[in-house]
Amino acid sequence: MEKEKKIKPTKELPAGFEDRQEKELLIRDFVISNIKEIMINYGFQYLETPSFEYTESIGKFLPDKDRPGEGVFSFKDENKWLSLRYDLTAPLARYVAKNFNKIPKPFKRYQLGTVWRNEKPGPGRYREFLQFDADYVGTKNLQADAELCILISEILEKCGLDKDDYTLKISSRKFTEKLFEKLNIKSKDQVLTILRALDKIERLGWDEVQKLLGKGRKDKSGDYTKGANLNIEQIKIIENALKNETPENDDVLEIIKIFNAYNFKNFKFDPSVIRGLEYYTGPIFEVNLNFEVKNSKGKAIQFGSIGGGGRYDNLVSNFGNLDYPATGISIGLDRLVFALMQKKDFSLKTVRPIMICVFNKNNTNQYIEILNKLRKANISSEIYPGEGKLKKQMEYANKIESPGVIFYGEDEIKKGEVKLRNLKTGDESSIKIENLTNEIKKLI
RNA sequence: GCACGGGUAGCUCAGUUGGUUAGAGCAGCGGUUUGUGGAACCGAAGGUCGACAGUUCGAAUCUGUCCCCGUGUACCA
Repeated sequence: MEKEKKIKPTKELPAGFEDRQEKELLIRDFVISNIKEIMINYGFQYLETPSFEYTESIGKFLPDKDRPGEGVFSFKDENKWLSLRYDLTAPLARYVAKNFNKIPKPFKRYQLGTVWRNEKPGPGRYREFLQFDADYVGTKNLQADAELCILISEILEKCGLDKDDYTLKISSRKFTEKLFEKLNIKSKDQVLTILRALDKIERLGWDEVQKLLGKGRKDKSGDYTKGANLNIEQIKIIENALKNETPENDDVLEIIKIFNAYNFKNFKFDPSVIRGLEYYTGPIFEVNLNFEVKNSKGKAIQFGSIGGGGRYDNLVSNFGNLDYPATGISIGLDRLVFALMQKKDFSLKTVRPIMICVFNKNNTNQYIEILNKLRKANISSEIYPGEGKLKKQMEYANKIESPGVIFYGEDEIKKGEVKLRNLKTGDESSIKIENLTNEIKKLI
């Protein structure tokens, strides 16, 4: 043994994984309880599936490699690859295929769960995050699609967003299909490149996207992206098609008709909505926030969409011969919470305990007596959990934002009363023990 | 993946053209009246300067490789 070094374990977290503190968690709880209420209201069933699936079940099996594709966290278990789920839709398809004879048809379910993506994290983008997902499986009725849009709006507004804080955009895969016909483009590669370029309009603007449709584009850092090599006439055709504010597609028109029946108005037809590449087959939806979101250093960041979805009519059929249509929508809850935290008029009250100071350990029994009284009255409370002088105890109480501390030292015990100090005002008063809980309730 | 910028104390950062004992603020610890917090004072402590290799009499500082973080970009079911 030559150089036996003391190895300190790192305190850093893997990239894209975050500790989450109380404020964020409370807002998250608030969001989740709103979601549950609305989902019940809309008649959805609640479902949970495991974090791990067989890699092949969630569509990540690459037959020519012995390792699953990047993008998922995987490990090999007894010769079979397992992966952490990367969304809740793939597990739903698996669930439906597995339980096909049990479930009602159509099947409406919602799910809340953590998903993992093994990719480069960015501002507001993590590798572990909470997703909400609602789907209709087994119906081609576009009322399902329409209801999903209405429902997602209702969720956002119930969580405190105003109508103009977000934009719900709808389009359809049929729009781009038609466009490619018009352009006479058949190469699959070129189609994909064009779709990817169009997907960036929101972020980069038309001028930059135009470069991506043509030769290519150099970004701020000097990195170069190859374009789709369209000619000027073709780009012009796309530009004109995108300007078309009135949808021509049957499915979008139908959905808008249904929106009208629901008296739902807060949506926009936007043909530049692309989302995913091969997965969707019909109408697609996306929700973007309209207010600025900042990172931890106060810098405004590109926030992207907080949710979206669409119709995917052949996902379930991958598991067998079932031809089974579906449509779904999902929200990235952590991102929504992150944004909500920055809405200036948004705050949730956190409950902090009343603290009983420790003067003398011999009086612990008396302290506990008071503590029990408070806790029985449902008042969050604690005996100072550390060791040390009063000053230190006060500093602690201040740090945890306790609304008040109780002094119950020798003098007070003798008199049968306690001293209650309001930590916001600094006021202090002597109170008979019988009146204590009432006095404290006034203070919190 | 590609491009650019960073890794110095628990945290935020300073560190001149390479020069010997690497600095500050905050936090923490100990005091300043052993019963009173929300930026009071004093003191001590705290670092293989991201890792490894190289150049040099001498490296936090220069070179190379790697790792990690940030931002943009690409990919993204």
